[in-house]
Amino acid sequence: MTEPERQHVTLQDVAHRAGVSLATASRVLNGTAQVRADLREKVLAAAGVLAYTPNAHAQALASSSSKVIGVICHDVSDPYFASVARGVMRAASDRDLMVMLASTFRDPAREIEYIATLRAQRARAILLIGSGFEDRDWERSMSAELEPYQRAGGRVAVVSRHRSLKVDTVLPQNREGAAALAASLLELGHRDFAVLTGPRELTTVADRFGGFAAAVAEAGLELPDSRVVEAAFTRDGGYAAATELIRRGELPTCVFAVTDVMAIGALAAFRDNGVSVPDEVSLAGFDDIPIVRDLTPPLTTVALPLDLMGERVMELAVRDPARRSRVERMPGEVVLRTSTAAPRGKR
Amino acid sequence: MTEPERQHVTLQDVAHRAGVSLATASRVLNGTAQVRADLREKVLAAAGVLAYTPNAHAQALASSSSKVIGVICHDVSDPYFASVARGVMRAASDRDLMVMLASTFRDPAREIEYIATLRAQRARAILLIGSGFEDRDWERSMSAELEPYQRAGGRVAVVSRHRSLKVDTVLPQNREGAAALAASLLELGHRDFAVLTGPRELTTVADRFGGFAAAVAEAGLELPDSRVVEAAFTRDGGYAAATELIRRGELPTCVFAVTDVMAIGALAAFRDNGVSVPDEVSLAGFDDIPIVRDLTPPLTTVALPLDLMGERVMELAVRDPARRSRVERMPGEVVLRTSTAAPRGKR
DNA sequence: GCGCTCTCTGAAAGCGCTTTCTCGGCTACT
DNA sequence: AGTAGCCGAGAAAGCGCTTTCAGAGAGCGC
Repeated sequence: MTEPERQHVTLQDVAHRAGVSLATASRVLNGTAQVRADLREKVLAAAGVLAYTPNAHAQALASSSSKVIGVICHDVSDPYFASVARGVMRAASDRDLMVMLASTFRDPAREIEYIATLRAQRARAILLIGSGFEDRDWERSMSAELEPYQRAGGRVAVVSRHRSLKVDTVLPQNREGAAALAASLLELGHRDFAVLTGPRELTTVADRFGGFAAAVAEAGLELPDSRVVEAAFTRDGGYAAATELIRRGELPTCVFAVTDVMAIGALAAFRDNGVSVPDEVSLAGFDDIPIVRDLTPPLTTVALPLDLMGERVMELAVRDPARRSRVERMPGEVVLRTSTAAPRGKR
Repeated sequence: MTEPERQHVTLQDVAHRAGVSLATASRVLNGTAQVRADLREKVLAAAGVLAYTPNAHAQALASSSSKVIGVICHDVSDPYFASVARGVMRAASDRDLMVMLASTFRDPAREIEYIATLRAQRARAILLIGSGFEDRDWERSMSAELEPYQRAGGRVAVVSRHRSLKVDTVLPQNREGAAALAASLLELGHRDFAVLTGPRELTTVADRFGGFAAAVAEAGLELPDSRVVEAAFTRDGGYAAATELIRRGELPTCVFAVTDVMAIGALAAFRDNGVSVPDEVSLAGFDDIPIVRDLTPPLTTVALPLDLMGERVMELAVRDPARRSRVERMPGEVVLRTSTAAPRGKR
């Protein structure tokens, strides 16, 4: 006969040991109401001796409220999400909340599934920190999950543009940032650009590409299709895109990768192909993830306050709901580093 | 008068709408038992129409089991943890489990606190993926939280050596890896080393430093105190340590940073001080986080299967408990890249 | 000294689900 | 035809907590 699995210590046990009622024990432990000092002591002592931990599920059920915040991203190991998640976790820690993090691995189905699970957990809020998709079906099923959740009092907040999701939003100024970057690059003397993009359905990609292209067009320049390469939204995607660009021959003087992560891949591709950055081609990214200043050469990019964005989206989610959805814009700041230089001819 | 906050849809509602009992509805939704086909249909239909989502707390309470796995790390934005966490999340996703991620920001108090919270959540397992401390007090309070949890059926698994925590462990071969690295470096011809370490109380630091120092000693060489610099376990710590080393004058021919993250900082410090790697000094790290192959020069390091470690620790935690704690060793493989070269004199 | 607030405590009713336990209605035997 | 044996459905008892709702004292004014 094996030793019986010792059960969890319950409030009941504590109350009994302290010689008080359940209600009193609960009140002491939560500080919900005044309790005579001697009883207080007894309860606290009993809880201590028994190493009591309240059952969060029972609490959640009885009080219909929980301390968990759900966060959905594409991949924690992507530095962009890691930084934003960091900000979220810091904010959560300050408010005594727990974060349930889900990685979708870029599978929309999994995203929907996770929302359902978070809904089941009665998470206090759900934070979507990945880019939105411009895709009707996806939007529909997304709303289908999110709406009942919100109607029941759940809060939703997002980072990046999620068309048709009427929720509080932390909105990086992707379009403006990309345009500002283009302006800086034009000022450096560049006239011939290429863009390495991710999937166009991602709003982030669309906005950054759009902003950049518009600024270039405004300067009276062309950005022919041959100068635009679409690839996966990853380091390897960036590598592949840059390689493709090289294969097409006749490099531009300046390449813009829509994210730093892709730029890192591009930089590697250029190095592997003996293309010197910035001597032969200038390279710029977007996000300013921590690592890019340590690359050789350090990467020119548009800095976004990633940590802060995480904190803010958390704040929006816990702040009492507004009548209309709020939008908090996050400006991107162009940071010129040495991965960009004046084009060869100009020097 | 504002519209009444619509309540959550409950199983009761579904059962009622389908004209069946609570029990039957539960059985249909969980597939726990045979239910007549027509009733099945009705229940499913009702659940669909009402957009029913079970209350996970109620489920957890009634069935005393939950689907959440708690993961505690120091900082999600550290690529090492991000990679391990990625593995954990993939494994969790395969098993239909949710991950609750907590960042301690290297504050031991917060670590203890998080364990308590996870205990309250009746998490199915708690995974500690940060290095352990060699510190009596810490160990004591850690055990104090973990033991009641385990007695009550909770599972605990860790990555890295946690002295005195008798739990399932995924153990990177830090000592052996560091020794192997030293051997490779010796073979390259180096005889004069320096080590950039993190806090010595961290078992990971102790093991890596110990392994490296032992291998160097075995070769009959000295590693004087002046060649050992301790700093924070971060990129900036690495930068500071390398700067200090330079300040001391007379560089060694080869520097070992106990983690890649510190090595990245060191590389930046060398660059900023005009010290060429590997021409003037060779530099090696440990972990093989994804980014290091994209540095200039690519970093020599000891590769650990980070993703896999995450998956494995998860597996250990969900596998039925063994009588004795299991230890799964993870070999580190020396990867020589161009941040190391034969010392100047030898060429 | 009596009634009247005021506090503080305990009893008990849920919160939404799972899971026995029961029992009605069948089929399958003898 | 009678009865043992099954299968599937419903009633009901919790799971561990919070929170109303009364009630018991204690303190107070008259």
